Amino acid sequence: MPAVTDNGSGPDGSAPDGDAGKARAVPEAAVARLAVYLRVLTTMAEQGAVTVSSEELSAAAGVNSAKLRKDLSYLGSYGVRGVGYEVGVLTEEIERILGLTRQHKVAVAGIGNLGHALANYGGFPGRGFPVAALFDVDPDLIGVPVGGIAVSHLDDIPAVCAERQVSIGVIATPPGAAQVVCDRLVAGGVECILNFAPVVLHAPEHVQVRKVDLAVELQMLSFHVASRDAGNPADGGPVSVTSAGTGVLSRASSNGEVV
Amino acid sequence: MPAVTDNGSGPDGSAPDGDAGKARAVPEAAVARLAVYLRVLTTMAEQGAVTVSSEELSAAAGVNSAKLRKDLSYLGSYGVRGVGYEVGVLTEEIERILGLTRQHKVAVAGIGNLGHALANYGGFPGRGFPVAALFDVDPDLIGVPVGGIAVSHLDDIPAVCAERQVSIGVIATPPGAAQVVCDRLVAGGVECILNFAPVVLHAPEHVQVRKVDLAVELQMLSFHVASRDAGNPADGGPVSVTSAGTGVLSRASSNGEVV
DNA sequence: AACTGTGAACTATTTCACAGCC
DNA sequence: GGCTGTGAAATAGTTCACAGTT
Repeated sequence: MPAVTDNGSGPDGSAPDGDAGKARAVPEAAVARLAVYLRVLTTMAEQGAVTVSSEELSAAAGVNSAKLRKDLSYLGSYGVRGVGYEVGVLTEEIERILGLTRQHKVAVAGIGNLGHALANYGGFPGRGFPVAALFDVDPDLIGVPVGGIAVSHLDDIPAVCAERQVSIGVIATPPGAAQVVCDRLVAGGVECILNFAPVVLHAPEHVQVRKVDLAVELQMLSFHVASRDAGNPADGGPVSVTSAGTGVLSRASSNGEVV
Repeated sequence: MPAVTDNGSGPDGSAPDGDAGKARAVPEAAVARLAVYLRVLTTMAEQGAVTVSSEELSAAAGVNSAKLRKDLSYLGSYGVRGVGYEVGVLTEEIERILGLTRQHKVAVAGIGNLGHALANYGGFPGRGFPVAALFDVDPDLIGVPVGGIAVSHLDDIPAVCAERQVSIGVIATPPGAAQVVCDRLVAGGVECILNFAPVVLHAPEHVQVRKVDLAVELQMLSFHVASRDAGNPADGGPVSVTSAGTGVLSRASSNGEVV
């Protein structure tokens, strides 16, 4: 029962989800895009936009307008026919559906290059994801503040996470340590895990696991180059322009670099 | 015509791809998984495995066996009925289809926290992706070697990339600089781009663009937590356990941390 | 006249289930 | 008997195209 497995909705394709209330089930693919729309909307709001049409917003988000409208329709009807969407309203609705109205404390395990970068990032995407705990095994690091938070030992993950009410665990350890760290995060009560380690994690079903894998990304790019060079003139078939559906870090350091 | 847009195969759904030769068109989703199988196979080979069944391999990769077999069938028929797959053969075939038989030189633009981590990583996933150039705007960084390679100025991207035959550009700059950097990478002849900056990039169609977005990942996790807490008892509907389909960094630093 | 919301058609992806081979 | 390869069925996701609203 690995959580990483894409076991759809389980064996039963049932669950007619008689959702009486608001939003109907939002497809996974749409959720990823909603996060992108949110970012675009924020930018637009900063530039003083009050309303947007599906055409404008979709262009800025790099999707087609029908898809955008369909995605937004999962939230309910917040647009005005003949006019468009109110930037403020849409922003709020997306934040609501994405659960951004509450804080999600983040713990980062593995303070190597990447972990360090994440820790220094101090406070993920536009508030809402404060880094609350850091973990490593290196004795030289324990107790040292990184990005304002003292590093604790990996052994203390369960206790510290429970105490600080961490809800998201980020694994940036080497592959060998990832599963143990995962288990401890789960023991500490985290609700979801973002895994940067190149291993398939096994976690209980109630824990959401997502992974970010640089090797996979590069190899997918390699595949596209290869399939263009190879046989068929155009790589055009089922495979072409892609988007990982995942995004990136958001603020600049003193040097103006990401993370 | 933004390359990041998931504009399928373009307006024409045609291209019956009369692939005479080997592999039939490999679906995008399968490509991502092939990279994972490859990693698992490598691990198994190290442990002395000579053959694997679809059951074993799929379990280790966190997918179901039917999916694995279907994925492998895109490569051709390299299994033996009643027996399984030869680890060595399968490894080679996957490497071939992913285009890992040739080197892909990588350039990293934006030597901030993340860029630094990537540069130090020195040589991405199991050879095949050597870092050949680094770029930044910071005068204090220009000329300084990071992970063995001197940092060049962003202005020199086209020249340096062309000269060093870079085929993959990694963007780790702040969002504001990303599009310019992208344009320069394209001018320098890179064939694909991995974008860590939280912006929608516009690139010519022949350039593959993939993005990795931490904000999106976190917000997707947030969504799942929210939808569990909220209305419906189980989050079960169409949305449940997920995998970004992307993976991670691969080697450990002296401290044993990823990247 | 401009623009949203959405059923219906289409395409992609996953899963089933079983024929065929060792 | 165990296991692969794959059509066919089921499910998920995208795009069309147009009715409905302001």
